[in-house]
Amino acid sequence: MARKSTAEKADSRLRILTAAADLIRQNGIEGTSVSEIMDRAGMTHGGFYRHFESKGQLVAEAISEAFRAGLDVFDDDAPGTAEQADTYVDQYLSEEHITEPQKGCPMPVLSPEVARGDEAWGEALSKGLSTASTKLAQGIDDMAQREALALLSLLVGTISLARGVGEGQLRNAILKASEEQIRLMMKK
Amino acid sequence: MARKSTAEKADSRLRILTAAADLIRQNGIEGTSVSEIMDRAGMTHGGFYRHFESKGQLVAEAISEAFRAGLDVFDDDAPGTAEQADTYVDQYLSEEHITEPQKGCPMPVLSPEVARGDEAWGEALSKGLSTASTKLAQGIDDMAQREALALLSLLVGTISLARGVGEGQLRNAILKASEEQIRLMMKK
DNA sequence: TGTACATCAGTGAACGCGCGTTCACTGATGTAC
DNA sequence: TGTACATCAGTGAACGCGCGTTCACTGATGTAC
Repeated sequence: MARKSTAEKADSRLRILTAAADLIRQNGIEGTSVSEIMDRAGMTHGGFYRHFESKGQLVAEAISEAFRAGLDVFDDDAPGTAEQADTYVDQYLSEEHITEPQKGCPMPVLSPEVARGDEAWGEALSKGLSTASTKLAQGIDDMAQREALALLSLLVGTISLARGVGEGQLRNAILKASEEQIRLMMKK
Repeated sequence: MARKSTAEKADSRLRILTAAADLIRQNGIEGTSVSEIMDRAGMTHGGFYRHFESKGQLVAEAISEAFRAGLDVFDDDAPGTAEQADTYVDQYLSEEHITEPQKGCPMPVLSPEVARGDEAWGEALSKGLSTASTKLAQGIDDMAQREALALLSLLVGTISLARGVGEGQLRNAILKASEEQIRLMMKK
């Protein structure tokens, strides 16, 4: 195949990035191959290295991309509102979020692999978590950024466990328990 | 090598199991190979299948084994006490628990892989989580099992994120935030 | 604006490597008499 | 209790396979004049 235009190249890069962001949330980082990503992006695996230095570098960018998608309830350049914070939390604990990780928050799926991986991965995670806690703290009355971090820890742990135990009573109990606790934390 | 005695075989099996429990908590399930496990157990990889049907079956048992180790603060056949509950929570949020996952709770490391894996893995996780919440609810005054599930979700999310973001201010902030929140939940 | 040519996006075969699992083999253990 | 032999725990080579990465090649794109 012949050379593509500069605009087409930028488009290819974005397709690779979003394919990676989806696949690593669905199957994990180790569980996602470069070939699989390129396949979903509509190319063959050989062209990958025209866009990224390595799988590791792509993953770092894909984590940021996944956060961008996961935080789209909030405005980039305006403080978080109460309505946005409510929507974020509701979506976070929704059934859809449990069953479709590829569209959701990267933290519950990727944290363990990020902890063992490149430093750049940890930085991407840190940045996403900071943004999330800032927006939440802005949106919720009387909530300090520190409290927002506890709220996010609870959200992440809840989804992580709810997915891990599989469908059933225990999952429902976990969700109910967290919802109650979060109501306390948000209303004060 | 020649045949080993029945007692030696049981010993080998236990060595494989504990090696696996440690390694999967350290490097994840996909990140741990059968050879690596057998190596740590002091054998070569070929003998593995005299003890387990597959890597998947071993992992299911190793998850249970990891819970056994992670819940050793509690007595098997007595209700949890207040002191045990305090110790459990303190150890859970300790620096050692963050930096040495191979000795700690399997939930923050393994939940995402368990969610994508064999049903038997999810059952092992469910059983461990149920035990933990029961013991905690027994130990903490006025805490229902459901509240204990929220407490555990918070603990799991906190360690997961603290490990993921790496050393630094953000990690400290996460820990401080959760400690405060947990104090509220436990004291009422 | 038109031409000549260097650049390079994407292809697909190939690389070395480690994975989970299988298998022929060994010799001490367990058992039937 | 002693003997003959079947069992099987553990070894190490081998299996097919998919991984991340490299590379020679193609021809349209971008650029220098």
